[in-house]
Amino acid sequence: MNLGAHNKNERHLTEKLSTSGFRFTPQRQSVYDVIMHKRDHPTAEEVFIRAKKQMPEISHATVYNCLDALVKSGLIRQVQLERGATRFCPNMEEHCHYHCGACGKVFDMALPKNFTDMPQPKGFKADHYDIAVHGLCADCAGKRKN
Amino acid sequence: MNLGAHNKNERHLTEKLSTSGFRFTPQRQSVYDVIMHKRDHPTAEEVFIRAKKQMPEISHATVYNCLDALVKSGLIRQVQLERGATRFCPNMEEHCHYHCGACGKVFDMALPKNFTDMPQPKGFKADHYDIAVHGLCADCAGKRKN
DNA sequence: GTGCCTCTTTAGAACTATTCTAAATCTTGA
DNA sequence: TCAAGATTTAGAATAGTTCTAAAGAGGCAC
Ligand SMILES: [Mn+2]
Ligand SMILES: [Mn+2]
Ligand SMILES: [Zn+2]
Ligand SMILES: [Zn+2]
Repeated sequence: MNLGAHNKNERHLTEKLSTSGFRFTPQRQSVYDVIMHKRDHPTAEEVFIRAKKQMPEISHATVYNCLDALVKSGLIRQVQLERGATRFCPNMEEHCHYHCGACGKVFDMALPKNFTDMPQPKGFKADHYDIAVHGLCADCAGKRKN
Repeated sequence: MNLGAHNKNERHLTEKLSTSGFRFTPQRQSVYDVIMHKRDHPTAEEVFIRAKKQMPEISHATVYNCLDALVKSGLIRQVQLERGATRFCPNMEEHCHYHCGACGKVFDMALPKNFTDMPQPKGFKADHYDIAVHGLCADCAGKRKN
């Protein structure tokens, strides 16, 4: 394991948290780590399960609080792809989500430049974009045909 | 009130329902009507409240069932803009949603042609796009500054 | 270092949105 | 006319999230 990279991540976490008025805590570190480690799109419940492995005493409410702090600090993104549990995304680049309705998998795809230049309601002050494509992933599309 | 238009809507409803394997029912009509009438983005609960005015005996579960049937028949769209209740949209044109995080208002904007030509994961079979822009509407952006 | 204020965590209760269940009712079509 | 299946209903159950109150920890003034 690369200790340099580890320290760099921790500095980044501490900085981003504190500029948003949050303190560094081991729980926030832990939640951040599990999301950054397996770069998928887990629900709060999945984050809770993973975080418990490193920190068995962590509570449900804390996971929600930490996720909220991380989102507000611009360290992770919140995505609402469908009815039900919110998911969290470690990728802070501009990207869109391809969501397979059969297996639930989520794929990140970078967006073309100027993609978000679109007509706006007069005076609207845009903060962020959520672009999702729903359908079937290659595997599931194959299975359906047979 | 224009009876011609009313009958046309009802024919459209019946046709779309039946091609998806659903029957026409007064409850489905009622739910469809309240969504088409005030062309906003209500939650299931709001639809329930409005539908009760015309049909006081309608139940909660039926509103959910009807909304589901209408979505599956391609008569309305389901949109998940944030954590919490799902909203429903009467506009079946390709459009995106501008969502004000302060007052909750939702604005439809038509999408430019070819907007949805974007890089795809290999083999992905896209069904539909959900494009949302989160921020502040003109009114709320004004209030914040003052 | 001590005290004080605020932030954070915790367990569990509460709440909100949605789905499920089982019985009654309605529709369709043999 | 009757059986089979679809639909509606009230209320129970479930899932996901937020709230609450008490305990713990960190930072700062003195
Ligand atoms: Mn992502
Ligand atoms: Mn809309
Ligand atoms: Zn799939
Ligand atoms: Zn607003």
